[in-house]
Amino acid sequence: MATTPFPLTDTLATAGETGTVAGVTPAFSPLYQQIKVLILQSLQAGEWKPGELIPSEMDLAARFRVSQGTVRKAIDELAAENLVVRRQGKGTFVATHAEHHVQYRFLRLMPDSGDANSEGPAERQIIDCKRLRAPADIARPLALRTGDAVLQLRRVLAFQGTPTILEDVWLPGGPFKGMTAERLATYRGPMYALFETEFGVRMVRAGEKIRAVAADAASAELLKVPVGEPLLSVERIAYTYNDLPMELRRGLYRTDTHHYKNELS
Amino acid sequence: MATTPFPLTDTLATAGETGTVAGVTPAFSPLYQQIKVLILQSLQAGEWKPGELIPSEMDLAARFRVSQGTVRKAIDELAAENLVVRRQGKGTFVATHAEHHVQYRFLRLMPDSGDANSEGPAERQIIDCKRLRAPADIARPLALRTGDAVLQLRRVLAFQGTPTILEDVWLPGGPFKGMTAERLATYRGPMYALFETEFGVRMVRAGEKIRAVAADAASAELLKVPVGEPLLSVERIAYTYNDLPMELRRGLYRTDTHHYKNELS
DNA sequence: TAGTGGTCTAGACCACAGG
DNA sequence: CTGTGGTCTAGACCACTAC
Repeated sequence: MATTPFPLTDTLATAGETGTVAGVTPAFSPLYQQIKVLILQSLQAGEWKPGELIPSEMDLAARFRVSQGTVRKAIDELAAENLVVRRQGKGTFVATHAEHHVQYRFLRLMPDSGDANSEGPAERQIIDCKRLRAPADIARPLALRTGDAVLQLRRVLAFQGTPTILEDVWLPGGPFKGMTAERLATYRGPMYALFETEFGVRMVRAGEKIRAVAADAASAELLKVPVGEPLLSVERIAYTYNDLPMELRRGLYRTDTHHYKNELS
Repeated sequence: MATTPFPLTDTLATAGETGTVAGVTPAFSPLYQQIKVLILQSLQAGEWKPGELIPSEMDLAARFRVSQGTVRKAIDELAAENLVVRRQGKGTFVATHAEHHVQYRFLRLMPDSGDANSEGPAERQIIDCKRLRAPADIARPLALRTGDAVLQLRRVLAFQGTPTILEDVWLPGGPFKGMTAERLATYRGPMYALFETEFGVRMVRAGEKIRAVAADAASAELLKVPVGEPLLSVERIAYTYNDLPMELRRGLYRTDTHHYKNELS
């Protein structure tokens, strides 16, 4: 199929001429990148839901009228970004936070001995959950305007009886309309899985800023440490598709029995 | 060239039969993985030095008697691991820490405003540099025996006049024979670049464990903070080829004007 | 103009999963 | 047995760099 030399050139964004006539940016992108964007749009539009099987490489190649190898390269990049998961013999699936193999995909806190799975699931306790108008320092990172409605959640995670993480979570009121403390408390599984299934919001990547701070009175009581105890302060902004921020999270981690693990390359 | 159907099968590790006769592990690896290992061995053996050009994909394909596409896939993975750098129109180069584009490839500490380049180079001050016999807690992470010779270095990094990082570095005595405080003090550029050029040791990846701790008297004085001030404790183990640990580094970071930045996906 | 990496195609075969 | 992703090949052409 597709005997034309440049199958998509007139269907998709052609991008500047070869000679870069006068364009500021070349604005050229290879075919497989354009295919990647198309698949991304289908993911974003919910054509295939988290956990579901997407069409085979051959089907997608036919749909976009390119060769299977070109689709393959597009999917390779999506898989590298953890947006889809390939399973040989089965197909390619939309990634999800609901796989119980890795319960907290973005949590880098590890017990000092053993791995994340060796200590069992965290005990979760919701301290507070309320709706409020976003102050400036909350609105900004969420790309909202000051005063917009946001949902604030405070909770404690304990491992083997020891409270270890105290975190505040802020969510934009719009996409998370209908969220309640009840729903959060009764849900088994990662918070991000609930976001997917109940609100159609998929967290795709995140950035964290880490600092060392001293425990204040409130934090100290909840984490059962002395006031002034050094704690790891972890501010996370999580993004959906299109780099849209969808969650702000400020966590305090005890690092007496756990540590934040990071791999560099 | 290479009209045989399985060019490398009898030259390289054939790996178990298709049926997985009785092997515990399949021990099968695709051709491009075997090529990758061969290129890796050449890198490790120093056939091409850091910063140098490696043979073209066509040359390597001829050398290993495989197609260009297979070599390409091997190099793709090496590039993804930051072991080599591809430059279109020029060739593929061995990665190095000496490129002044990124002065500290493994340092994740960023100024709160602006990027890493906006504050200029760090001012370095060597506090101490001595040879000693490794205690158990130093020998272990470096895969040495207790009592083996190691080199210990203590230094302070300051940004715009503010001392921000205090770190102790331990290096195995063998590979770093001849290292002196003088050499370290006079060298311009990243420490890892010196390791490459003077000792032929290339740091390829690293792992970090991060904690929050309180400044003790000695640290407080060197970093000019009050005793008890919360500091980020960053323990890094850096590895050469073959996952061989070659450096242990324990750093204390001030996080009042800087933060540790991490990207999750 | 020559050589390099980058893209795209088409077709073959292998490994794996499931009916 | 079929269909999926995974590997490998061969050849074409494009984009960039340097001489």
